[in-house]
Amino acid sequence: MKRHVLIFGVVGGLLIATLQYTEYRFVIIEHSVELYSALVAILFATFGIWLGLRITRSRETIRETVVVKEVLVPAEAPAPGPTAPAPFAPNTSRRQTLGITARELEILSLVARGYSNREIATQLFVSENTVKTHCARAFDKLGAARRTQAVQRGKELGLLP
Amino acid sequence: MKRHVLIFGVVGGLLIATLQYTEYRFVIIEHSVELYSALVAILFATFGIWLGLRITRSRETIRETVVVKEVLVPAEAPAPGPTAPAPFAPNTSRRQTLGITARELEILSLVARGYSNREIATQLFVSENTVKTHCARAFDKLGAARRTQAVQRGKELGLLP
DNA sequence: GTTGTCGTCATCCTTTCGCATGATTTTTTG
DNA sequence: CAAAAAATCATGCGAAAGGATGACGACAAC
Repeated sequence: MKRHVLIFGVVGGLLIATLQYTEYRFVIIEHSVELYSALVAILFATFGIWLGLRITRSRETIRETVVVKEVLVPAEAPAPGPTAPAPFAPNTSRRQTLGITARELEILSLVARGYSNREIATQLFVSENTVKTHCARAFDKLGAARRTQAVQRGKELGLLP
Repeated sequence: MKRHVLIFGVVGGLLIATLQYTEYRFVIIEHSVELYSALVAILFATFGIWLGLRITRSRETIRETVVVKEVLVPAEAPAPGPTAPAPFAPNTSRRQTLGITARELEILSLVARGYSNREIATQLFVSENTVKTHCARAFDKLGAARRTQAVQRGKELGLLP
């Protein structure tokens, strides 16, 4: 990475030189303009690098803080819904709010277990197209574009274990 | 590396083209020197930021690994209750037993959140092909054929929240 | 009886995934 | 430093998934 900066500097210098050369071919402007432009370029390049470093550094700090926090706090679950912790029950109300049918949720749970559409079709004795249709509708109601996203949403909403 | 220089060359070419363009307008408009300088400044600042991001990118992964190592939380916990967000304790020992690298797990966690390969690539500033490669390796190590299956396995093994 | 919902199935088409393979570069480690 | 490991990128292909749309039968509700 040190080489990055080095090459950047060299190429930047060459670029500026070329810049000035072309500037010279267009003999219209005064000398101060070239110098001014080069200075501006260097200044902003330096500033850009500094800013880039600055940005990523703060991001690192944030990430680390988050991780540590997650480690130290064992149960910060918002726990939506007044439901018992042990089994898995509270799907129906939220499911119906979203208009997701029982069949769709059934397919969704199989999707969450990692089955392909074909496997699900075989397992439920229906055609693959039917599975696709159920999936599409469930995805639409969940606002998901992919099955992984649908699974994630389903878990967030307490529809899936 | 070669690519960096290439990109820089392209940017340089664009810069010079812009230079000539502004040069042309300079004959007509008096105040185009400022415009020209501003363009140079923006370009170099952008490049600098990009470079800064690229340089410090690797540090994040390292830091994450270190933090993860300090965690001592044991098992996976099938997560009782509705939305039971486990305190995210990435099991490093199990991860290393399977030979899954930190980067692969990072990609896997984004997969679990429902992102597409392209989205992941954009987020991590890498190409989609790279994401695919990481995915393929992680899937292989997890014995998964699909990404949903990989996510399921990852959660079972306590690698994912 | 008409209406509406649900489950089922299909076809066409596009996008995304997954897999294999090879290569280069960067980072870590001995 | 040299070797090993990890990360990166590319390409090509076949399979899977997803979107759009239309259709049909069962069944309950109005």
